[in-house]
Amino acid sequence: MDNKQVNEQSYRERVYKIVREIPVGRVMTYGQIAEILGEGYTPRTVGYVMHAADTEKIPWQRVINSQGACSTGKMTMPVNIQQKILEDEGVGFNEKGRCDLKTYLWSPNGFPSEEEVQPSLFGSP
DNA sequence: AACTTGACGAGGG
DNA sequence: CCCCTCGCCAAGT
Repeated sequence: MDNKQVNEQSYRERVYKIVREIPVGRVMTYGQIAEILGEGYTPRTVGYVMHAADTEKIPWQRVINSQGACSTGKMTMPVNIQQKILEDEGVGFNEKGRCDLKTYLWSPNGFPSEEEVQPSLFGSP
């Protein structure tokens, strides 16, 4: 096997690997994924990899920006279908199109955040 | 090989 | 709270 080929594919694969691990009803941010992968990864590049992702095989909709909002609807996707799918998975959004990251943000096993994610109630005005 | 673009993020006004 | 600017790095042209 060509190590070169593997190494090049790995750039995207490492991102996809994490995205596939996000459970239903939870989300991750581009910056968080970039942070976990570290070297050579930035929120920008993670986003780049995501837009190239196979929407049939990867739960791309569970990756949103740090504001808790969907950044899609600019190119390929008609509008923010992403939000609709997430709402269907149980993620609540407010009128401004933002969800509560405190509640829905997910961290993969082995990557504990400083603050534990509390299942707090959503919907406080 | 160089320039431009882009599912972003943090900071400042 | 909203808007603008800069930085960041892979891929496409």
